[in-house]
Amino acid sequence: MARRKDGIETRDRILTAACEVFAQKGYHDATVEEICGRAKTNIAAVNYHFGSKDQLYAQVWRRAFDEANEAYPPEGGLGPDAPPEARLHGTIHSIVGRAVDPGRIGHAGKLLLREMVSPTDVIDQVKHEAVRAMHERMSRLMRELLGPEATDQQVLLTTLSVVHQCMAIGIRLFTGRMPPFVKFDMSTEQLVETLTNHITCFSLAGISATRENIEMEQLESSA
Amino acid sequence: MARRKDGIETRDRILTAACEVFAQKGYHDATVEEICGRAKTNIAAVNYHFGSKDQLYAQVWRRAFDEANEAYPPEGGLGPDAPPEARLHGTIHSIVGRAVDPGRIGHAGKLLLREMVSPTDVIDQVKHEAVRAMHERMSRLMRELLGPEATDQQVLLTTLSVVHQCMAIGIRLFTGRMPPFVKFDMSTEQLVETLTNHITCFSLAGISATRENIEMEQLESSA
Amino acid sequence: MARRKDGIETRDRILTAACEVFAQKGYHDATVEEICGRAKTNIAAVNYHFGSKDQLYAQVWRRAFDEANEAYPPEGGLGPDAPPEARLHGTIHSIVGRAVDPGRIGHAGKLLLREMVSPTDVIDQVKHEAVRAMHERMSRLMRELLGPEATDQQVLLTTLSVVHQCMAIGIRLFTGRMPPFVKFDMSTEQLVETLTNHITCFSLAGISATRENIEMEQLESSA
Amino acid sequence: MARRKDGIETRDRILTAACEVFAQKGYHDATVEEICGRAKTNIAAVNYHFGSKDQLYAQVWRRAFDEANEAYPPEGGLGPDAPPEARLHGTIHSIVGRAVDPGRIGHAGKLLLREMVSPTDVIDQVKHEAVRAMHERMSRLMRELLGPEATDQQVLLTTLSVVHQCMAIGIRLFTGRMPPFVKFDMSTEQLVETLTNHITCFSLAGISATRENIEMEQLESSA
DNA sequence: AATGAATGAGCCTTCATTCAT
DNA sequence: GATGAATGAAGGCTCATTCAT
Repeated sequence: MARRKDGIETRDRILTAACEVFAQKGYHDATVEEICGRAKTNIAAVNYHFGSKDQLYAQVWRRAFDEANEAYPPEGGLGPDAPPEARLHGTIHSIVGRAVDPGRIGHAGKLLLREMVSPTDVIDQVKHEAVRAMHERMSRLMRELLGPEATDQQVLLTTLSVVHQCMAIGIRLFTGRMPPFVKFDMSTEQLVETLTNHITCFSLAGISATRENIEMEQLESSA
Repeated sequence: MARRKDGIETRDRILTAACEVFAQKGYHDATVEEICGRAKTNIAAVNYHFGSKDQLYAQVWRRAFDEANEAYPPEGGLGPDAPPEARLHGTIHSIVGRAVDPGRIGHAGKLLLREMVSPTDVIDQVKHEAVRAMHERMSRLMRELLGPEATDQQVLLTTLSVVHQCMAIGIRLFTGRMPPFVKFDMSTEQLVETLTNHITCFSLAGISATRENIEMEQLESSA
Repeated sequence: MARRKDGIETRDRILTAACEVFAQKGYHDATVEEICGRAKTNIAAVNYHFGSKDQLYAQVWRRAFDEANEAYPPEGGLGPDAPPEARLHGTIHSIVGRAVDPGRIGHAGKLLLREMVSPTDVIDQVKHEAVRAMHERMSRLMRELLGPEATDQQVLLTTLSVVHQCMAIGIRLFTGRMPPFVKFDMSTEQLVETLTNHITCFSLAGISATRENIEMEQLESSA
Repeated sequence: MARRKDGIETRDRILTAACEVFAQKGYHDATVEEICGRAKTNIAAVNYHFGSKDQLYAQVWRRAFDEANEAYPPEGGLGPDAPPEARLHGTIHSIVGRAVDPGRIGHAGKLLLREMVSPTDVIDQVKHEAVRAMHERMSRLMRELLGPEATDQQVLLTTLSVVHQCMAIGIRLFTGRMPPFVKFDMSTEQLVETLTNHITCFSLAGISATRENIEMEQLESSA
């Protein structure tokens, strides 16, 4: 059944399968054969619809982030006028959600973390855009929370503290590759909630402490 | 020079080269050819000395962690009687150092993060031991810092917050694959110091906040 | 523009495009995709209209030679009563023209040379006819020029001398793949003229010399 | 038998097989599989010994021309002081020999003609050297024969007349792909001799006629 | 009548491993 | 003990062809 449909369908099945496989195994370990196997189509279909494995990967990225942006909008969908603490909560919720979500949405976080650990050079353009947007938004937020005296370096370190907590924790909890002595028993939604609350609480305190440090340095140097 | 010395030498050169390559490219992207190329020996040497790529990888893990334990002992080499805050600082210093160190030492952290993101199933045994030891030590420390009322889950989340901050930040800063708009200009030692101080300050505050939360929950539930 | 006119149009566009591509790249290097691309139609059209790449190639041959025969009639259109020297000039002009002509006409010579160098087995029938006709006409002409005593072998050799001079020179000058140090700067018409005159002059002398040889052999053997 | 020999042997068998196959089918139609089949070795051997199909092809060229130069030295091995007529005969003998020789030697001519008709861009360097050397030697010789008044263009045309006669005739007679009504019954040596004599006689006369033309033009323009 | 979609066979290449010395 | 040579399995890609509409 479902042969020679309208062409969009097969293309879509491939894209879906590719999202899963790339997220699960990374660019190199993912094989066109497995992707097409899951999409129930021929190996040549990848080249027919996307031109190459590389270009398929780029499309996967685009789609993963588009979907993630819809399901978990940056800063939780709050406007720029919302209080920064709320926007931090929203941001953390967004990043955690993208990493933990068991469906298609969850691929975005995994793809991103993979590229951070072992970049492929295959998608520089796409990746650069996605990362830069996120980075800029977070930096702005951090600067609000840290106060006007924070240096670029301090802003960066704090940003990294928050982002990497979210991504790494989220993914490890979800991939089920935590060491066997670590288990969570709850629904995905609850998990997202729990992680978001923990990281928000933890990070807000961390940010405050950093801010105090900054202000003390300020006093010292002006004394 | 020094032709085929004593057989241990070759084996050792391979191990050294393999550490670099595996840390840099990950298990699958690393090729036996490149490893032997850097070790200035024949491709067959890997199988001769180690039996297979898998077994070489396992040896690499063992050696990387042995060396890392020596150079950056867990908890900074402090005894169990040292105050927990100091031991936290020591632990963070240790993890960051293992990730950032540019020489052989740095491989341990990178290998570990890689396995977290994309596990290989090749070294379950070795990995399990290394991770379990670290995990247990940190959990104990966290429980001290969080107080006796902390649940296992809370201990785990806090542990993860600290560990992943260290590893992910460290590695990303070191691999030089940060987005181009992010740059640090300092020596490795300074970098380790800066990161350690930031993460320690950030985390101590985060832990305190978590502890307060726990105590408040305690009050509520006993009310 | 002009959507799917009448079906013959598409078939015709394919044929035209195929002539170009086959002449330019040879049977194997020519791809159905490029042909259909130039013909602004679908890949499936080739098989639909011609059955297969092979059969398309055969049609291309037929058409190329029909057109070439019209534009450059054998022996320059002279009747059998014209003096043989004039008919030789006509023949050379015809072969050179077929090879050098930049438009559709030029394909015939290129296709022919290609088949001589790397036969395809795809079009034995078609090719055989085209070649045999040309060969017979030239052999007759050569025999006239060489005299009645010429052996078959001598006739053949002289024929080959003339034919291959025309084809190979013409094509190499036109394909632009001459070594970079060789350049001609003139219009196609002038080029055809120049080549024809050179080859005619060169060949007439060659033929005369061969004839003299033959007559001397004759004398010797009858002595 | 003959497994795991000394490595040179297999490499050599591949090279030999590749010469045949490339000469017979051309670069694109030749498959690594067939080459290795004839060389009685594994497909991977090509990459092991030569790196790629391209590089193998380049080696084939080099070897074919080296061997050809030895077996049929340019200008027949005559020094620059020999009379130009003798050197022309030597040159023709050399080119014909390279084309007709049934053994390994014959590949050089076929490879060359193939590249003239459908260049590959794979071996620009190698090819350029081989062709340029031959071209320069012949041009010099032609200029001697045509006299000092000959223009570059006239020299070129005459060169092409001679070269292409040799190559195209030789190859077509040898490949056995002449139309079925054309047959020569003689040994290779005799064939080379027959062709050489015919082409030399034919060309010397052609050259003389061209020279006379040149001198007449000279007179006219100076009148 | 015509075409977008899909496919399978075949090609070149890579790579961990094994063989023979 | 060590290595150069060799291999088979697998991967990505191309391309003529076929299917279903």
